[in-house]
Amino acid sequence: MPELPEVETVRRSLDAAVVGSRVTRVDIDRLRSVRRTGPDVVRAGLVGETFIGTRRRGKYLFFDLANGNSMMVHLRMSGRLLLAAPDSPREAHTHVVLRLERTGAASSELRFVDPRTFGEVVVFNPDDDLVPEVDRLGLDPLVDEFSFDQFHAAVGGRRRGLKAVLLDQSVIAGIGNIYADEIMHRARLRWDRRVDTLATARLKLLHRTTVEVLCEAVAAGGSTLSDTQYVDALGREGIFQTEHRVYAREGERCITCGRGIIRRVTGAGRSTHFCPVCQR
DNA sequence: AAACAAACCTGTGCGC
DNA sequence: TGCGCACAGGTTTGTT
Repeated sequence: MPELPEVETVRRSLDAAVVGSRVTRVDIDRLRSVRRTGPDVVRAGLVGETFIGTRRRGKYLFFDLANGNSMMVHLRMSGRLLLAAPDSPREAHTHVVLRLERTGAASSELRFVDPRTFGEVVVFNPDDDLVPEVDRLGLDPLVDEFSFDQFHAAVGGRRRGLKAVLLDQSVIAGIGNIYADEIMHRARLRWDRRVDTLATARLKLLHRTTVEVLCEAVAAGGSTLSDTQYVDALGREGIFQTEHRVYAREGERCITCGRGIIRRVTGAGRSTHFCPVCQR
């Protein structure tokens, strides 16, 4: 489900309710969702503590606590974070629930819902090495300085296909299957184009396009596909799917060139959508 | 170094 | 209506 724009939209939609709130209770109904530390560490690390901020890096969400520890949430394929009233019914696959209290406001719940259970919740001390994968993340296009020079240093000259590079979280953090396809289409580059064959002008276009697509998607609240799996913490759907030019448009005529028919190919277990006319 | 497959799970949509 | 299969936004691990 969620790539950088969706994760960022979730973060923004829950920040105000979470920051300044104290956790008074934690319900854990699925051990797999807290598999990294087990339920006791999560409960003990959260109950009584107050959130002071939220952060995102790539597809990883962080909730910083006043005591210096943090909670990390990764939504993986099907995870959702929802804010809800404590007395509202919990939907299916609700695995972790944090009761939040703050002075002068009604209590609320932050709920981690995840049908496929690939996602996880971790509470950790920054001095520990509990989330080492975060240190291996590459540039975040919104969080880091993402100048062309930075981009060029990270991407340029790689002897790999373009899509593989865009999806590599250790190169650029946050791009997934949807936005990789949309970025490549807007940059008019094929998924299997070797990056080391791209001239500087093309790399500059790719750099600009990457920022544009991701920023527009964030502004649109992300992409909610036909299964409506993705919504933000307040249950709102995104609308960037209406701007998709290739993703889930196999067989349709290309909106950009008006000539190509969008194709879908499968490789390395993932599908890639592209226009055989505009993308070279 | 890079490409690929499989693994982790559940739900949905499709063809028959 | 039911069954079996393909497929799904991600990441890690192991194999060529």
